[in-house]
Amino acid sequence: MIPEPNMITPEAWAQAECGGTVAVDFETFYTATYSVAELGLWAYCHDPRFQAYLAAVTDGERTCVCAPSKFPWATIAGRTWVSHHRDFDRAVFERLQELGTIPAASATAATWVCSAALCAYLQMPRDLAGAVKAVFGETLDKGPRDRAKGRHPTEDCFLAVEISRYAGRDALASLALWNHLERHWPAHERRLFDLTSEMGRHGLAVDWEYVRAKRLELEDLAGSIADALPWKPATSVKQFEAACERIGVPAPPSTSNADPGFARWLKKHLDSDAATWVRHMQRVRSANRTAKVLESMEARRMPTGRMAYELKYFGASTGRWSGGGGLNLQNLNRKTAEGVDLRRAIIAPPGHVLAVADYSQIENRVLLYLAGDTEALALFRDNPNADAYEIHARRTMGYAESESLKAWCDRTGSNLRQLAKARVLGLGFGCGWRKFIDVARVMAGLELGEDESKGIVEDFRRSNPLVVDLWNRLQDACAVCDGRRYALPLPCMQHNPALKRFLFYRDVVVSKDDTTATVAGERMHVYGGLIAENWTQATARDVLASAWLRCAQAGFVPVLSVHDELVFELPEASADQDLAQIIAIMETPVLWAPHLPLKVEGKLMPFYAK
DNA sequence: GTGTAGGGCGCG
DNA sequence: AAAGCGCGCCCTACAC
Repeated sequence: MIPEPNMITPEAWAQAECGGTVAVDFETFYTATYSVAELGLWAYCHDPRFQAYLAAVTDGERTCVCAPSKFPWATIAGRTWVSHHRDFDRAVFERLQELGTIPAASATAATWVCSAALCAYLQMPRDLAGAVKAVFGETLDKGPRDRAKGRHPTEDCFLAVEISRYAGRDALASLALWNHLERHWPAHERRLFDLTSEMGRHGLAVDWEYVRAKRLELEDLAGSIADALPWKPATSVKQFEAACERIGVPAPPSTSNADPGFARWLKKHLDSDAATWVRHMQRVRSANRTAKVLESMEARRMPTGRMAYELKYFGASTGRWSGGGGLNLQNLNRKTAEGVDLRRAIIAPPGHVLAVADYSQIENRVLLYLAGDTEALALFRDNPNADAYEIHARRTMGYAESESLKAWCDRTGSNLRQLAKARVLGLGFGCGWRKFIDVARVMAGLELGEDESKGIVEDFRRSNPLVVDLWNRLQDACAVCDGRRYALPLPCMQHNPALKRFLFYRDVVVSKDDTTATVAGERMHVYGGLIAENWTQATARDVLASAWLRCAQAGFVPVLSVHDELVFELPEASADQDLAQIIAIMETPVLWAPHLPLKVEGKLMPFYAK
């Protein structure tokens, strides 16, 4: 399917007539310490070490691979360009124009599209070789690129020839993928991809003094705590276990603060040196992590004072965006850690405030919607300010007081609301009693015994038959696809069947008491609760995506998006009205789920916070 | 030195 | 009957 490249010189390319879409692929110098992962796209391309040594361009018939300065860019101006990881190639191209390597006026694409984002949307492997394998069944050798790492092929003829063929072949593969699959990528998803890129390129305003001061503080702190430990490196579990052995204390099953086994161990050995050591280790790890995030932010500082970042379109198989480019802005600590509030580093630019608008309990609402629990949804709709846990308690736990659940619990000392919270957050997707003991502890601070947990799980399933039906329906629908692919359409397809928006479970294998399938290239166990969770997450993603598009349409372009929230920079003068408008847009029911009640909470703040 | 697996720490 | 899920990055340990 992918032909061997018909390689021609830049001179021959300039002579030939060609039309249609062209693929563009740059090869650049990188090492372990100088890479996109280390610096992000912007800083990588603006580093003194930046060097783009090859450009590969193909229209499918002819392929030209040469130094970027040698290619006749004007011949492809105004056409559609495609790259596999467009944002990388576009960043390189624009930097080369800035540097004068490519004449600035000579060329721009009419549109520049991305075959990697397209593959991700169709839930195929994002990497070029993986996608080619999945779509065409062909194997691309990744060897030449690996051998090129850390070397300048311009100074190595043999390598240069090898890399040229490789670059030409990659460009052809990108073009082939694009041409083959392009019609399955809807226009509004392309727009979301573009909005994502623009958002990251625009970046965020950052309080750089705070970032620097806190990074130094944390580095000092981590260093001094580490010095108090009698081994190096301070966070070595192996060393810790050896030290435990020396003082005759059994090592914990885990040294993770979040691990239930660790909590049990700590209780037993509270007064030992080992307990002190392990808490030191945890503090060092936490401080190091936070310091690294701050360092990563500093590396992405642009001369404008803003920080560029990347968010990966369709990074999760459900369609959610994920972090990427070496700095993940979707997992910044919510709370202060070791005296540092990471979110506080992201600020509103002068004359502006940050607006953070997030959907309230979106996944819970979507689950009830998918399960067809119209009664519960009506309660959400008719009581827009109600507490989701209270609605659950009234619906399924027999709570019938006229006063709010929270007030009632505060007055009577009941833990009913905590229990409702644990049930809502933990039991909607098939969690069993064993796991629920941990889930209830982490999510609601409840300490449950075995029988108690069993009782709650049973009671939840008995009193939420529609949710359990949903699991079973999905499990059955998947099992029917034994030996082939299970394609679960998302609700937006009901409104527009032309959209190819499915969750795919490939190569389903049903055995006596087990179902497995391939998701995102990996074999995994599949069960009703899992499919329900995936379906819910994907649908909630589509709700946010719809809101994002409609906000942008109205002139409100977010500067950040985190799963169920959009963040905007609003001019101080109009912030109140703007936020009200944003909330109204986000709460407007989506076309394909008019009876899904949506609730948004919005806040105006001088800096980012939850 | 480079690549990778697993544990750990963060988020929705 | 049983099964929370979805991510990314850093660090250590270890194979090559």
